[in-house]
Amino acid sequence: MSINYSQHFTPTLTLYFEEMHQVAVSEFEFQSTRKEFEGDLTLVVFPLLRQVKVKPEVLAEGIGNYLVANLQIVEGFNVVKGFLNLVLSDSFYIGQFSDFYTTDNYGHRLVTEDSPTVMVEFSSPNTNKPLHLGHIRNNVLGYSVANILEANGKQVIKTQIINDRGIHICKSMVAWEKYGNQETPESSGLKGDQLVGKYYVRFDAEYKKEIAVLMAQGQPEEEAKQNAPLLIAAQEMLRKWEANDTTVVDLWKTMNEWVYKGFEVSYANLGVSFDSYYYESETYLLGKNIIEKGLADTVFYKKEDGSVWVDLTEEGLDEKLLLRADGTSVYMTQDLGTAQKRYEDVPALNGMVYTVGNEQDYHFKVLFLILKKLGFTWADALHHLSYGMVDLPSGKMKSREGTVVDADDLIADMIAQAKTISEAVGKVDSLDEKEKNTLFETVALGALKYYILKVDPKKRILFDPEASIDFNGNTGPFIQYTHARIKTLLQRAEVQNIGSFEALSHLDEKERDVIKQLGNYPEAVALAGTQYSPALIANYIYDLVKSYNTFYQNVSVLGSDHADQKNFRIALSQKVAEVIGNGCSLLGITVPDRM
RNA sequence: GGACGCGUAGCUCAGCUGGAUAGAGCAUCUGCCUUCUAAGCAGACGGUCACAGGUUCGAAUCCUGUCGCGUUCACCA
Repeated sequence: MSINYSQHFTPTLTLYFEEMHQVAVSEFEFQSTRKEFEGDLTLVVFPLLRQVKVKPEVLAEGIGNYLVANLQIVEGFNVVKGFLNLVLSDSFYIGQFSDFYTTDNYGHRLVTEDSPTVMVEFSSPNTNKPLHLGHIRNNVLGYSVANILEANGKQVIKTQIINDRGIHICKSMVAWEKYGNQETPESSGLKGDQLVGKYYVRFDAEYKKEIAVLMAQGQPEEEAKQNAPLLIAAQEMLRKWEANDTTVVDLWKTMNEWVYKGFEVSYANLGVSFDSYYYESETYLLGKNIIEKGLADTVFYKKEDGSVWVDLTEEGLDEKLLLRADGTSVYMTQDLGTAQKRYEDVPALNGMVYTVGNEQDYHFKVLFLILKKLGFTWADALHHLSYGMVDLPSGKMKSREGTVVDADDLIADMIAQAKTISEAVGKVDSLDEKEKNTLFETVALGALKYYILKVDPKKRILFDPEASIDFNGNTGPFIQYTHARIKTLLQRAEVQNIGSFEALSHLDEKERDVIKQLGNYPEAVALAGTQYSPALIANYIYDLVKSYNTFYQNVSVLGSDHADQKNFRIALSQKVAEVIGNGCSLLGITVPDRM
């Protein structure tokens, strides 16, 4: 359901009920008529029977007659049980299309300085390992939601919180000092994040060896794990870092810089970007003032050992620790502080979206609840964009078992695949080397992103590397292909006087279908804006592409004899291309003009 | 054990606030390229919507229970 039918029908229908039945009715349920029946639009009369006590067929018949007599756009009707199928005039659809056609960025809302501001957090990596497949889902989702919010008329700030501190970072640092021989990204030729990741893995390997040695000497496993010299070194380094030790802090800064440079390359490859950054090294001490406030307001309480807790048992949750006995903060404390800081940094902020995996559903539930209990009015505008895990056919991704799919590797593989397939099809021969490479990249990323985004975020995805780069069916490349085809077609078309279709008297069924699908698009944007679902956009675009392909295959666009008909079809193609382009850009997918 | 999420065709997924005979793609078959890109189109095959109750004119959709899978309930992040 699509085109805003109710604005055309509601006034007349309301009038009908006033005149004929003396009741006030303002809500009507429409749906597109199923293919098997004649008509374009169906009014479901069952819900109306509560107001008017007659048989459904009788009521439908009465409404049908009234509409034909009083609404020009209704040409005829038929009644099947409680369904009133209306046949709408071609002029209605032509008028509808003229509206779409003359509206730039159809379906999008304007963003001005007065528009509400929303912060979207995504990616949020650790600085000790490269991005993996899970991050790709996160990035692609977060970025897409940011775009969709913007299309819905919001000012969007894309941000991330980088986990750049803690014992795990120190592990990489210790390993690099001990085994690294002063290796740098330049000297090794490795991307910075890959280099640091390598030492994180190395730490784990060496640590395990040390444990084995200690156990061989007779220590129990638990003890050995704590006594291994490497771990002690890492803990020592963390203490020094917290004490602001210059050498340690310098090394930390250097290695983090490597990682950030590496991430930037990955982000560029993925086609995502950020407007601001938060670093945990700067936020991990925040939130203590909130604890004070919460204690003062008796929202929190202190245990005998000095630790601070919140009791959420009334809300059906547990008790939650907010501050350790030694006064140091925990994850929750930081997140409370960071949320508050963001509202201080951007006073005009109207909401935040956290793109974080669903294993943290509970955490965010608690976080939002605490903020509400503390009386922050903005706490109602926080949203956790929760998404399911990405599984491989072999099972879960586990970094320790080396079954993680590295983001950079995956993208490279996809590009290679795109190249193989494209060359096999043999359509790229006319392009030069540079154009070809751009195309392979565009297609590979389109395939990857679409494959991930078309699935409901909250569902887990089974990622089959073989099947992911499918070029047929409901896939990114299929959509890109259609766009490219329209573009080359338009290049050959000679257009005159587009925008005036008044002399058009007849639309064929396939043209209507395309117009109806175009009408779906803004609804997808609006719905997705409230529910944060790029999957909806993806599926609407796919429907549009499908119906356009049918139209394209069965109707000759250039060869129509009627000048008006020809111009109309060219205009239709232009609009479809524009909507595909707009829709794909919401998903972060680029559409090529040629392929 | 408590909480949350998921369960739709052989496979991967749609199905919006309940509406007509539950839809796509992949896979398998059948047609269609001298004419604008066949990475396409048309058609066939394929379903007890996990199961059982309930709500009502009407349930894949809402409610309850059961089963299966997953996540989570850390002084980790």
